[in-house]
Amino acid sequence: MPHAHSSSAASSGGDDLGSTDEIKVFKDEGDGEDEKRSSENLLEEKSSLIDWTESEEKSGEPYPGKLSVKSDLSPVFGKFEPHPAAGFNMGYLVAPYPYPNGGAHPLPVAMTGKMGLPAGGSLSLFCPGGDLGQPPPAHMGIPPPYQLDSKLAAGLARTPMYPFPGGTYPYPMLSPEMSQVAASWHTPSMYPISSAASGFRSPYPTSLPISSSSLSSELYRFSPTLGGGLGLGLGPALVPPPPSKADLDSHHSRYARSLEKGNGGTPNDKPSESSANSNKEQTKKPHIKKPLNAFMLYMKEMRAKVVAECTLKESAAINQILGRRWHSLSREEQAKYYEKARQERQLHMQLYPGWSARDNYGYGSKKKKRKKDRSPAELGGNNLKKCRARFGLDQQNQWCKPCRRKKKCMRYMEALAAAASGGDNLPTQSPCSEEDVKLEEMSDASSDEADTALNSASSPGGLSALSSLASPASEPPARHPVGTNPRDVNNPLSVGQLTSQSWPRAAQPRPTHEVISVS
DNA sequence: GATCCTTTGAAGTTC
DNA sequence: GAACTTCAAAGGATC
Repeated sequence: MPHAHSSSAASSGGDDLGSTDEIKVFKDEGDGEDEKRSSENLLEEKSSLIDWTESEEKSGEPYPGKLSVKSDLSPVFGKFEPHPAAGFNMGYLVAPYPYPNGGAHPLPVAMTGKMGLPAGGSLSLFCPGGDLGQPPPAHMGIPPPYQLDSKLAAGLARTPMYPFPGGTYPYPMLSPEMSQVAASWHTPSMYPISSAASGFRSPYPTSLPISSSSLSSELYRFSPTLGGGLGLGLGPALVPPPPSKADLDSHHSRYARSLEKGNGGTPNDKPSESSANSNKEQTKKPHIKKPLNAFMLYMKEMRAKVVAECTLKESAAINQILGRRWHSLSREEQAKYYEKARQERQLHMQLYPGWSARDNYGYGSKKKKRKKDRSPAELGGNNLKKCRARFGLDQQNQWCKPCRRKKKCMRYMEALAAAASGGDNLPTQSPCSEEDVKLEEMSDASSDEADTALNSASSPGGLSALSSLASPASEPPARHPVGTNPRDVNNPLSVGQLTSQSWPRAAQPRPTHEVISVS
């Protein structure tokens, strides 16, 4: 718990408070003990805040043991500058990741055993990183805090935080001035909320006189102002590393391009009735992109690293690797990204109260038109039933993984594919490092145990962990991106060639040349 | 130039 | 409420 952390930091010299970031906070609070203590302390802290807020408003006294938040409101743009109120801020914002079972989950146990297995054979590695040697995730199967059942979450510190109904700010006890301060707590030092927007009632954030050179690249993510000169405000900047100029320019130009298509309207403009029918006009609408989810943030951060390690550039292959690595992250590490994503969403909501993901549906006209699944009625057959209907609720261990994960039913899709073409469905695997290969082997070998273990779980991390590794039997891709097509022996970027061990299916012919160097 | 590929997660729509 | 769809990032491949 941040505040607990800050307290201890303060008592131990407090140096690290100045460099407090979410990672630190989360990592420090990883154990259940801390979480328990944190929850208690948070409640305590919150009552203290209320007490202090009330008394401070009368007397002007600073919050005991803390720096005066009021007196240090200097806005900081473009960098993650530790705020004196960081501890307090984080105490409210960054509650420990409330894993109701303290992180213990049967799957990781099983997987741990697998992880201990020696890697089979030597590898020609193009990813020397070895950053996946850590223990398997203890969080798999545990949903992010905002997805927890309210009963489970009851009493946990995060519970009262959000959602903020109607976009109202969750500090009703604070004066308007303090609400503004509190807003800065939520978006550490990065997103000054204008007075007009302090209550998040303002339809658009106020334009701020900030030079682009001082802005984090992430500020451009939702920023029509900076991109298109529409004068509409700032976007989030939640991924700390300060951008290089090239990065900045890249983001700037990207959003500029996005908005150059615009017609000069406000980012909150909804497509009018008349324009809805015109793709051309629709693409001219200013495009406010969706806030990034946790995995997207992770990908954005880690992509360059994987690219460097693996000498792969093809995003589909990189994403497969990142997907596996994502599941190998510790819960604290994932929690960091969930928290960032939550902040992104929150800020996005603040900046564009009227925006809805629906607004972006169909953006870019006819793109993303995918093959429609043929209806079961079209193909018929009992084997086309989805697992739920096929096996019933009491036999969930028979369900395919996607069904347990509430995605498309794999068996259903397999049946569809078989009915449609009868072709085999090879997965597109592209392990990169030895650890990636291990992860793959682990997931394969432990799938049965994991399946059982996962029956009682329902988290984006847990179920998807294996389902994402499973063969994408649904709809064999019509083509394989470079580096991912296991059949493409001529593909220099095929990971099958890059890592001879990574050839996952014995039935498939292996490339005649085992390893080639790609540089 | 538009779309696909590939991943996870959020949020939308459909039934 | 379950199931399904779309979009967010990325950049090479493909049409």
